[in-house]
Amino acid sequence: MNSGVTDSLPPIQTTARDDAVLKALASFVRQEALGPGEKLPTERILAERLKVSRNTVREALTRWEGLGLVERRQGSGTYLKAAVSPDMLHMPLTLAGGNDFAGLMRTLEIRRALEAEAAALCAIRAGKAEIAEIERKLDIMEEAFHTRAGMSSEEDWEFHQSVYRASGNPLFEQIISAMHELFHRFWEHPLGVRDFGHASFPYHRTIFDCIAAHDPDGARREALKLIATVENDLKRGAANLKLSDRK
Amino acid sequence: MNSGVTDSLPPIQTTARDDAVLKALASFVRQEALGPGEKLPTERILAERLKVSRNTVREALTRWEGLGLVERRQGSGTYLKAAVSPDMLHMPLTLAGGNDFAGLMRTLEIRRALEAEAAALCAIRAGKAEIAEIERKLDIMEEAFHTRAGMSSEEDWEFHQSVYRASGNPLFEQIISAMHELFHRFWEHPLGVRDFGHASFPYHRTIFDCIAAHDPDGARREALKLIATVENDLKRGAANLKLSDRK
DNA sequence: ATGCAGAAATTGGTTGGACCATTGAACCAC
DNA sequence: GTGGTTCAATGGTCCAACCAATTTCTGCAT
Repeated sequence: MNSGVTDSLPPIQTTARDDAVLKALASFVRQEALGPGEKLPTERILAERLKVSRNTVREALTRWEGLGLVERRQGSGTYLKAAVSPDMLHMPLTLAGGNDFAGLMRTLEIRRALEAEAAALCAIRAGKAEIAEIERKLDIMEEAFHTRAGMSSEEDWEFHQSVYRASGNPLFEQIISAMHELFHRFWEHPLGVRDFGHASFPYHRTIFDCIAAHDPDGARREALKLIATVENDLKRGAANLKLSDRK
Repeated sequence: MNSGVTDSLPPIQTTARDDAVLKALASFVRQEALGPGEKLPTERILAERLKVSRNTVREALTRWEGLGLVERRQGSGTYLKAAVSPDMLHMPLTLAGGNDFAGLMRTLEIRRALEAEAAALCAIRAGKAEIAEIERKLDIMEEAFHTRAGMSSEEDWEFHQSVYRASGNPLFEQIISAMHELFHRFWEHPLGVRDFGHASFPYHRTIFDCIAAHDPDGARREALKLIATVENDLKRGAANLKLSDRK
């Protein structure tokens, strides 16, 4: 097992050790064609091969862990959580005080911006295959809506993701997914509003119609309407919450 | 100097040490009301006060450094680079293969989305003071444009930043600033196009006019036009680059 | 053979101590 | 004062253990 490691992990040379470690590791991952879920060499092996201390390896891996690129499991090993490449750029964002309602509204404004643009780009670029996929997700969502008599956040999310993917720009899905994970407790059962997102239901099909008709401006407009309904629901929920606090 | 440190840095307790260290440090920063640029206790002090090894403290600080929250200067100390609070949320984004031209265009699509929304929100929310500030930046930019006979990226950037700030949502400035830093080598001298961004000049004032008139849809429309001209310039630059590669 | 409990090896997490490289301030010679 | 020197403080690296969780192996009972 170590034989494969030996060839592509030459010792490093200069200062800025941990950065050099990460560079070496990135090119190693590339040469070995490792993908998400796969295990990378142990800290001790890396330290030995790169001729640096295990502490230095740990600091480097800590950085990658903080960036969500790897996951460490004590007793098991360190595993890739995302695709890494030597030329990737990092853009860590910090939402100060994002836990409260105001923070949620702020992220929703970002989502509105991205959602509208993604829908517009999707209307321009989506091919027949992508449009078919979006319609499939839309059908599933609509059936779930009629069967269970309400919005299903799971199917709803799948529909939106298919739009992001068809936009031709992976950054849309990446950013919105990150926000979605951060606030999924809110998206799921937001503020105790019953039938949350009910009002947004019809706009899913109007967005799809604009995409299928390759009408970017229309898609942008309908997407903005959709997010506006979600914002209204949230505000309503916040008002209810305040009300229930009073009693 | 250590007397102030003693009171608000009690020892921590359980496993997940480095997380606990960061939590303790965050509440410490809050209690001491430390802001960006200020120096926080040395690693040795922290290790002693928190009753953990200095290595553990280092791993914790490494995480914050990777998130851009602190900056470490050897021989000097560790300094806050941004406001930190105990309840902040992190959203690290990784742009795979973002170094090339395609990556730049992808980030520009994100910027178009955010720019349009920020302008629209600004038109809704900006008060007299904010509008005056934006106009001031616009005047400076226009004067620089006529004096030096071309776009000045510095003043241009200041104008846009004032719009982001007046949007009432700090996330806009945060995200776009992060992208701006990543690609500032491109924004500055992009692909050797002379008079880059020249075509975008008039839209700065049309955007401002819409903001001043509290016309969100107009502001959104003009912002989209502005980014479109930038995209065209970039495409033209890419074509020139390919051409010059040929010879 | 099979299955399962316990031992052993593996691996990340933590500790303590040591030394190096850089920084910045105090100090001294001029 | 000016300019260089010295020296303490601080982050960066290294080493050698040990701890804790996990995985793998071993061997016994069935």
